[in-house]
Amino acid sequence: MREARLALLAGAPFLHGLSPEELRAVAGLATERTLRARQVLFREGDEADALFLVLGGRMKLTQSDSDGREVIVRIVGPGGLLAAVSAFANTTFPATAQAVESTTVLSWPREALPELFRRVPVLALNAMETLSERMREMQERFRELATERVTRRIARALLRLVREAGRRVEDGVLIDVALSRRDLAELTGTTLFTVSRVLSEWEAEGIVKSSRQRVVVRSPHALVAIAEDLPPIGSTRR
Amino acid sequence: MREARLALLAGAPFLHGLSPEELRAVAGLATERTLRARQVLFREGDEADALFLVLGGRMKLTQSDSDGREVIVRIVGPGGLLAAVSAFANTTFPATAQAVESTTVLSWPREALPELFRRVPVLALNAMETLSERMREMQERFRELATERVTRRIARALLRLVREAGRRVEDGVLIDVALSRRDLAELTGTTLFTVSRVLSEWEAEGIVKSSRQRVVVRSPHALVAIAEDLPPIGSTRR
DNA sequence: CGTGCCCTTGAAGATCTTCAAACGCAGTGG
DNA sequence: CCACTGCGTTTGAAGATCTTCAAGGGCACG
Repeated sequence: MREARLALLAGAPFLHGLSPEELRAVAGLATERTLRARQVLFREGDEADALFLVLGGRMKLTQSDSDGREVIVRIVGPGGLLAAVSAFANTTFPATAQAVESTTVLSWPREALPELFRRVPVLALNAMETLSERMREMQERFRELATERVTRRIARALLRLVREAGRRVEDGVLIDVALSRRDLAELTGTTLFTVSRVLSEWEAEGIVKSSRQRVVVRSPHALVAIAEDLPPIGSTRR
Repeated sequence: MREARLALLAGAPFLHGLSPEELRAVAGLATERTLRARQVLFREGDEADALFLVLGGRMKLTQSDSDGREVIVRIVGPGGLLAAVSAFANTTFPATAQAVESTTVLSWPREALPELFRRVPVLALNAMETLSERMREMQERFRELATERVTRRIARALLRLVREAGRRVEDGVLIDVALSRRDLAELTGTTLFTVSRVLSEWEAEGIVKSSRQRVVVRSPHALVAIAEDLPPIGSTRR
């Protein structure tokens, strides 16, 4: 069990390149915590006092504006870092972190980080790589939101989810996170109604099969065609 | 001249906290380059082989999708870092950097960075802080784009520009960068037509005064009211 | 077996884009 | 000096896309 755990940790990009001893030491400084589904780990605006690593389950990071409209900034699964920003800047959390399902996280208090980075410098590098990667993804989604139609954005979001949380099942790839239509809308910058309509349409075409908080992608290929605007056959031009 | 230059460098967040000797040494490893207006420094997808610091002038970072629609990811003025991502990750530039006006940049080749960070560790910290700050801004703009109407987004963009490139003039604050309606549209995720209409309307209300590639904000207060949706007087509710 | 949440679908309409046409200023070349 | 040309801008009109609101269905869970 303890060994399985170490293997899990070694798989996290943040802890990549650490020796088993280092791994044990770093893990030893962390606190483990399990959240129930829908439980909140931290809120946007709170003092960023810790760095988190997801061990199992999924967290969603959301921002909301003054009117209460929410946006999902990111969904983080096993091995993912949460609040990487707190590792380097002395600020507040830029988003709210909520468990989508039962989720276990490790946390390192902010004060412990400098010492940690001093003893295991590669950790700082790993965290920065994560941050860079994330920046890239955020920019990409920003561009999508600015230039693309809803349909394409939903296709892309599903493809990303397939990549990050896909599980092969009988009739396609199941997105193995319980996401409501509303969640998908908040991921893509639209409304739950539009998501519902688009999914219904795709269901009729045999591209996906969806039910309550569940989507199975039957034909990823078709989604790619929509995302990239490769007209499948007889599609109306832009 | 050389002294003025050092003072300029010391003002850049990236070089904050360095002693004059360190400053000289770090600057000594950099190459200076001046770009004409509209000249391209690097392109999205090129190998990220250097880190840049803007000394004078302004660069705009853009992404474009497969159809050629462009988005302005960021505008960087004096003291700002460019391609901070290349400092830590071994990848390609995530955006294209083009000079808005005549612009001077310092550049450090990627290979020189590890040595640089070893000798002056605070540089790495500074770069990360910049990256964190940027991440925060990007997330904020993402949320805006997802949840807010065009009018508000334009108001916010102008306010940001006032903060970053504002210069007091007789009748208000001039945004001291030559930005076309198209540029403003690409900053806010809309079309140049909509930007033009909104500016015309605001001009009629005395909030701004705009001409060719030029905007003077006469009443920042009114823009804040629009951005925050504090109904000024008799506004139609959302 | 009810109750609540999530989802679907329709209809109406707001917002924003698209396209077309024309203006005006700046710089160029005659 | 002036006309020419190009680019950035303005404005109108038409219409696509997406949101909003309302109503109802269905599945899961207590």
